[in-house]
Amino acid sequence: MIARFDPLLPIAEVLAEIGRALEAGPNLVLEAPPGAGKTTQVPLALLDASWRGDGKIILLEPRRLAARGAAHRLAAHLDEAVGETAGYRVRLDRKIGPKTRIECVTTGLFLRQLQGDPELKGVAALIFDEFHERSVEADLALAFALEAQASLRPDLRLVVMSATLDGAAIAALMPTARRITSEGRAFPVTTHHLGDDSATWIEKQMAAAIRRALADEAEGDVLAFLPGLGEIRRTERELGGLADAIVLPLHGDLPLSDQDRAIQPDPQGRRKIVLATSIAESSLTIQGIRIVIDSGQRRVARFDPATGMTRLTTTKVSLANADQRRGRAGRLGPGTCYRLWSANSERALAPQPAPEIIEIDLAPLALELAAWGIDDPSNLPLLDPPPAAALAQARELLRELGALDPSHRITAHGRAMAELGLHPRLAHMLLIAKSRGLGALACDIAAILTERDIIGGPGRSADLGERLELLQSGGGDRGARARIQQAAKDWRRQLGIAAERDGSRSEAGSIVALAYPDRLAQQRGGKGQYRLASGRGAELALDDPLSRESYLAVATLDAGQKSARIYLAAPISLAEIEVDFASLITSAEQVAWNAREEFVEAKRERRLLALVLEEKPLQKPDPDLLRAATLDGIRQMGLDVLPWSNTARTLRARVAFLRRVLPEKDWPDWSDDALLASLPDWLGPHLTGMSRRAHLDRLDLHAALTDSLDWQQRQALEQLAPTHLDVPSGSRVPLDYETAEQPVLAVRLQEMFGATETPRIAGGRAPVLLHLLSPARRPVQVTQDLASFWKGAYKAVKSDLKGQYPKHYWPDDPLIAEPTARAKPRPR
DNA sequence: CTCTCCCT
Repeated sequence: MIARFDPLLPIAEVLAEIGRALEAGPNLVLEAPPGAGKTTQVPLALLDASWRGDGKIILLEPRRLAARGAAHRLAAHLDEAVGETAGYRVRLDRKIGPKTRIECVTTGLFLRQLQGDPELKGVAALIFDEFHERSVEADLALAFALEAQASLRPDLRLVVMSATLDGAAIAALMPTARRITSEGRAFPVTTHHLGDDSATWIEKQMAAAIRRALADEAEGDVLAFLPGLGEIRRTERELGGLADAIVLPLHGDLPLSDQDRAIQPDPQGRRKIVLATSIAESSLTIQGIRIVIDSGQRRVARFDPATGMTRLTTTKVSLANADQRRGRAGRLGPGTCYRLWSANSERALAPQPAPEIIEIDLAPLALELAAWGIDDPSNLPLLDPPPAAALAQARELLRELGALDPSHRITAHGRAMAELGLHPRLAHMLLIAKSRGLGALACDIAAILTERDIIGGPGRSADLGERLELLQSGGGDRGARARIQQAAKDWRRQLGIAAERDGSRSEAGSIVALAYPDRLAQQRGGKGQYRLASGRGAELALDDPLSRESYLAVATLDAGQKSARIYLAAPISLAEIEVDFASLITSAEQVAWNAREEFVEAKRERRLLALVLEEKPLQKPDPDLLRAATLDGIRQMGLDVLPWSNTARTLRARVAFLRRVLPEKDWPDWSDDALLASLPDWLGPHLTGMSRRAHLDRLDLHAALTDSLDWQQRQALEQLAPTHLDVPSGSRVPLDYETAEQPVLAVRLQEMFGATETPRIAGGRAPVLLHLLSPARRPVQVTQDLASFWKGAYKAVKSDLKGQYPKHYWPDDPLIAEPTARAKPRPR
């Protein structure tokens, strides 16, 4: 027989102090490492407290296994059967009797109880075990309990127990709480750091470490922690056959019989190497372990508000995780732990894992808040507030499901959802399906989606229909099937559905889509490639039979970098989509530039969010939309696509010149950027009837730009920046505004005889740059000061020209000479 | 190179 209180347990030293603290005040924080004995000894100590009266003590556990286990250990200490003084309640299973005063309850189930009875009638104390795990449920349950205590139940005792905890942070939530610390009890574990090696695959490192451990340690089984299934399989392959040892994988997807094989000692007495995910960190205890090898990695689910999907990522463990893993080697006696990292890089590890509330889908939390009547979670005593973006996303979803009204208040539908106790999307699915006479089918589907997969192993199809058939035929994994059937039965009972099946596999798609309308998927491009209604891409595994289907209702997927991977889905027909989602389907004229074929495509589209269900070409599109689309095309292709004539180019240069020299006048900005920005204003009116790239060749850009100037500007332009200048010879010589900063007048020297000064434009503001040419139009001189040229350089130039063009007229005094466009002036 | 774990 076990003693009710075990004086050898470390917690024994502080039990009296715990008793006194709870006499003095209602709240207590107890920090005690594993092995202290807190899970059994603390509830038993409270049983004897005078303040308890006949009230119950509720011990909150994160897992069903832990709740049942605690009840069994408590009953053993009381020398009773489970269900007498100590009992448990988990979903689908309870052992509680009229005498029960200590109830071991999963936190999730307790939240349902609390929402229904915030006063907690008949409850004297709540004990939060393993609070350091920081599940959303425990965070919320404590927050709600503190509120209930403050407003309704000042006498309610709250005890927060944790292996490692930031005592100061929790003290802020529970300002009056006493803090008590206890020692733990464990055998010493020798730690070897094997160093950082990012160049070698983790599987190779792990295999090498396992071989080394088997060689170094003469006895004891090995527990190796890896992030996931893939790493476990590859490490297994890497190890090959080991003499006298067996390798056993252990992960959550394994049938229970295989899990048991990994947990029990080998019947043939061989050494055992268990390759495990973090399932072996706290949920399962494996017998015979003396050696732990830790990869230092773990896989976590992160919710991405941008996609509304969850993504699995591999991250480094926290120090608390690593220590918890190491502790698994010190259960039987002194142990050994190998860490696949260095003592140095260990200092960079986070002390604790991120609390769940930071990283996961907050739709369930948002519904709990609404059911509790809370709009703003910042008023709640939470250690970490829910991230605003994820919470907003969650509330938007709940609004779409009809669980919240626009001011975030819970609706009757929302209340019914919350009471069902499953993810809000699935709760909504059950309620709506029931109203359509398909409630039983929906219960089966919800159970398939929430429980372990009935089909195991690689190469399984994503088809939900196969699972539905296995449920009925009695195939697939027995343990998984039993749980699925149990869960479905429980929901049918809650919903008052008598039938076991009321719909067929072919109706599964339209049921699933009730929960995940944003995951309706339409096939596109290659086989197995889909577009989701949310706009993201998704794909099936190669050769999945489902990839024949044009439309899928997707239930579970993993958001990858580019494309999400579909894990469970059911086919749905276009006709079903049309009927079920009529309110989400929009029909709109779509007039848009088709960049590939360079024309305006006008069509009528029927869409469901990002999916185009049907499209028809439009015979007479709205001319305004047509013009806007053409403008959009020009914007995409750039200004160079337009037919720039010389006159149009010159016009832009003339205006740019005036903008430069007369900044006080409002000459328009006709730079590329500005013209692109004002495209609708100056080009829009000229685009009538133009809907493809080839049509643009008909444009007169000179006219379009000129039209955008007012009458006065047009007059001023001709005066201030003329296209041509009259020179003394009588010729009209073109001005070049484009090649240089200043306008260039290229003219034969002889035509300028008689001109004393450089010609000026822009109202005299700017002299032109003279390019004086030979009779054969070879450049002779560049000047901006004609007067100085005549006086100075002309003399030398003249003699040169005379040599080359002896028959031409080269007067000594150019100022009084007669200008000419010919070799010599006409004789008078 | 095919999904971490848990719960109502």
